Amino acid sequence: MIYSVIVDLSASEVDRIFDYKGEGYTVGTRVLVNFGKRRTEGYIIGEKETSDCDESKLKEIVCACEDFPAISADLLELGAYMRREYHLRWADVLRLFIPAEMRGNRVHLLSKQQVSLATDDSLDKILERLKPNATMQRDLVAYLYLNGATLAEKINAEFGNSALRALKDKGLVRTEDIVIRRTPYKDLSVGKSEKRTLLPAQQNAVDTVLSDRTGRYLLHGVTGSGKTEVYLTVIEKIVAEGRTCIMLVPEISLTPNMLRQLRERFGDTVALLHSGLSSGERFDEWMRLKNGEAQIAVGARSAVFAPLKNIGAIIIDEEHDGSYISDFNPRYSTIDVATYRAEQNGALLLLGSATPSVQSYYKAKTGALRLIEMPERINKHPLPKVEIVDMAMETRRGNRGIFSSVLRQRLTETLEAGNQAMLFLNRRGYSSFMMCTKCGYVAKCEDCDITLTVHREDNRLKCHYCGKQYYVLDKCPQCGSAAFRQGKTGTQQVVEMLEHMYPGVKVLRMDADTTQTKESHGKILEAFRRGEAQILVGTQMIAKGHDFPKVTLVGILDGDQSLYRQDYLATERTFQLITQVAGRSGRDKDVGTVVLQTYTPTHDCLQLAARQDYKGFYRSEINIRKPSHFPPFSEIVRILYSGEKESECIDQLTEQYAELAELKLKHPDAFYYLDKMRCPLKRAEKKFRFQILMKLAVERLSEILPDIYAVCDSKRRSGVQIFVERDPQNLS
DNA sequence: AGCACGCCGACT
DNA sequence: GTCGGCGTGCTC
Repeated sequence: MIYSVIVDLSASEVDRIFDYKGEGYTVGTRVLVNFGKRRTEGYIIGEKETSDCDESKLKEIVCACEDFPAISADLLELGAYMRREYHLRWADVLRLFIPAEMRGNRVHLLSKQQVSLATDDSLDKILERLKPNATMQRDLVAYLYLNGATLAEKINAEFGNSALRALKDKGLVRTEDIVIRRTPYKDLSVGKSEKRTLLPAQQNAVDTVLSDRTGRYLLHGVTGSGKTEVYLTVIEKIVAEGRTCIMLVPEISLTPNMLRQLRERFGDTVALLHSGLSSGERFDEWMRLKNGEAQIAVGARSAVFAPLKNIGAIIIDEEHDGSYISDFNPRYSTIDVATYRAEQNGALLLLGSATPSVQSYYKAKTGALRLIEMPERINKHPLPKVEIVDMAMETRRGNRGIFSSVLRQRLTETLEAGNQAMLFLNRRGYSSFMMCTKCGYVAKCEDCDITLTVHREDNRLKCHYCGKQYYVLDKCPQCGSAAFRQGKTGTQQVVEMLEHMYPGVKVLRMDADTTQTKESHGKILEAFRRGEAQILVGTQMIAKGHDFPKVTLVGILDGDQSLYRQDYLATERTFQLITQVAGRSGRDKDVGTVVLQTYTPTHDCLQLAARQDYKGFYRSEINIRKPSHFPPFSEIVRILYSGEKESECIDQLTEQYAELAELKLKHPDAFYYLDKMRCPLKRAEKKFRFQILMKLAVERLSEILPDIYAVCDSKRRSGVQIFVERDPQNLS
C-alpha cells in the first residue's frame, strides 16, 4: 500500500504530500519516516494503490509512533478545510490536533504498581498462614483486606518493602501495573450537584436550542442573566442522548470556575484541555476524550479540536472575545472551526455573550444564527448605575490627577461601607513613557518601533512588545539634559497612589507583570474574593467573567484608551470592554456603581455603554460600517511582510502588489479596496513591517481567495516573511 | 526545517 | 595552500 504522509516540519518547502510504502497502517496514524538524510515524524493523511512518483524511489515507513490513529478522519477533513480557508501549512494544522508533547515522544502514560490480596479467603484464614510475630506482614494483610487495592508506593512507605516482598513470595498478595490518570485541578472543591429550577427566560432559551439539534444559535444575555445555567442544561440533555459536547471559555483563568460547575454536574466525564496544563495532564485528558472515558471537553480555544466522536453540541461562551482568534501562525477563527465541526457532526452550535460581536449579531439579524435573548438579570437585580465623569472638566477645575473627585468620593464611601472596589486601567507598568523635556526625546526599543514603559519595581524601562529591558535613563542620550517628564499613569503607579491615599487599605494588582507564574492568576483572584484586599487594580484580565459578590464599585480610569486604536474595531472593543467591566459591579444584592472617566463624555459609544444599550450600539455601528464597506459588509484581508532588510521587504511587497492590482482589474467587483503601506508598527523584533490591505466582497470571497493566496506564494524571496490574515483583529 | 553541495576571504 | 562563511537546492 502507498501512504500519503505529511512530514512534521513547519516549512513551506516541505508542505506537501510525500508518498511512502508500508503495510497495515490506518489513516490518521503518526509514523516515523526516513526523510532525506534524517528521520522525522509524519502523519498519514491518505492511502492509495499507486503513487504519482517513481515507485522505486519510495521509502518504507519505519514504524507507527502510537498503536492507534492519533487523528480521526473528521479532524483530517477539518484540517484540509482550515488549510484551504486560512492558507496554513499541513504540519501547523495537524499539530493543533494532538497534545504538543506527543510529538517527539515526550509524554507517556503514567503507570504505577498496585498491591492487592491474591486470595478471596477471609482475613482470619490468611492470618493463620502467617507467623504470629510477623507483625508487619499481618498489619499489611489486614490493611489490604480493609482498603482493597493500594498503590505500592503507599504500602512501601507505611509497611516497608520487606513485608511486601515476603507476602508476595508466599503468594498472598500480588502487584500489577495500572495506568494513573493525571488530573488537573484534582482538589478543586466540588459542591453537591443540586437540581436547579430554570427561570422562564432560561427555560425558553434551553427549549429553543433543543428544538433543532443541528441549529446555530446566538444567546444574547446581559451580564448576570444566567447564561451558564443554560449551557449546563443543554449539555446535560445532549450527554443524556449519548453524544459528546465541547464547552469553550475565552481564557485559561476562567476554566477552573467552569470546570467546577461541570464536575458538580457531570463528574469524571469532564476533561479539561488548555495550554496551561502540565504535559502529562494534557496528554491524559486528551486520551480520556479520545477513548471515550470523558464525553465533555472544556477549555480555551484549542479545546475546539478535542478528539471527540459524535459531537452533539459546541458551546462558545463570551463569543465576542478576541482570544477566540489566534493571533499568530496557525491563525484561525474558533467560531468558524466550531461551525465546521458542528456541521460535520450534525451538532448544535451555541454562541453566548452579553455583548455579541457585531459580526455575530449581524449573522443573527440576517438569519445565519438564531437569536435568543435574555434581557434581564436573575432576580431582576438592576444593572449597575454608570456615572460618566468628564476628565477635561476635572482638569479645568485644577485636578490633574488620574482620580476624579467623584471617583475618590465613591471609593471612600465603598471602603467605609466595608465593600470592595475594582479599578480598571488598561495600561500596565508605572508610566507609559519617559520623555526629555528639553529636546522631546522619547525612549524607544532598539528592536521595535515601541515606546518603552517605565517599571518601578525593578527600575527598568521595558518594551511591551518584545520584552527587552533597559536601564532607566539618568540623562537624555540626545541632548544630555537630566529633565524628564513621565507619561501616562500605569497600574503600578495607581497602586502606589491608592496606598498613599488610603493608608492601611490593602490593594492588589493584577496584570501581565503580577501573573507571570502559572497559579498567580487564581491566587490573586482568590485573595480578593476572600476579602484579603479592598481594592483590585488591573488591566483587561480583571474584566472577564469573574464573580465578586462584595464588589459594589468599578472605576474605569481611562475610558477613552481603546477608542484611540486606529482601526474599525475600536468602538466595538471599547463598548465590549466597558460593558464587561461594568458587569463586575453589584452582582449580589447591592446595586453597583460604575464610574467611567473620559475626555470624550459625549462619545456615542460611551453613552451607549453607560446605558448598557447593546442594540443602540449595534445600530449605530452597523450604520457606520455599511456605507464604508467594513465587516460584516466585507472581509478584510491583510498580507504582512516582515524582514530585517527594509529594501527586500519593499521589493517583495511591490512584486506581489502588482499581481494583486492585476487581479483587481480582472475582478473589479470583488475588491472594495486594495492598498499597500508601511505598518503603523514600523519595526518589531528587529524586522521592518509592511502590509497590503484589502476589503473584499463577501459573496466573491471563496472564488477570489485562492488567487490571493497564490499571489502570496509567488516570487518568494528568502529573508522576507509573508503572513496572510483574514479578518485581522489588529492592524499594527 | 535541516542538511548537503558549492564557490570566495583570512588563517594554522 | 586549506578551513569555513552562508547562498541555493532537495527531501517520497
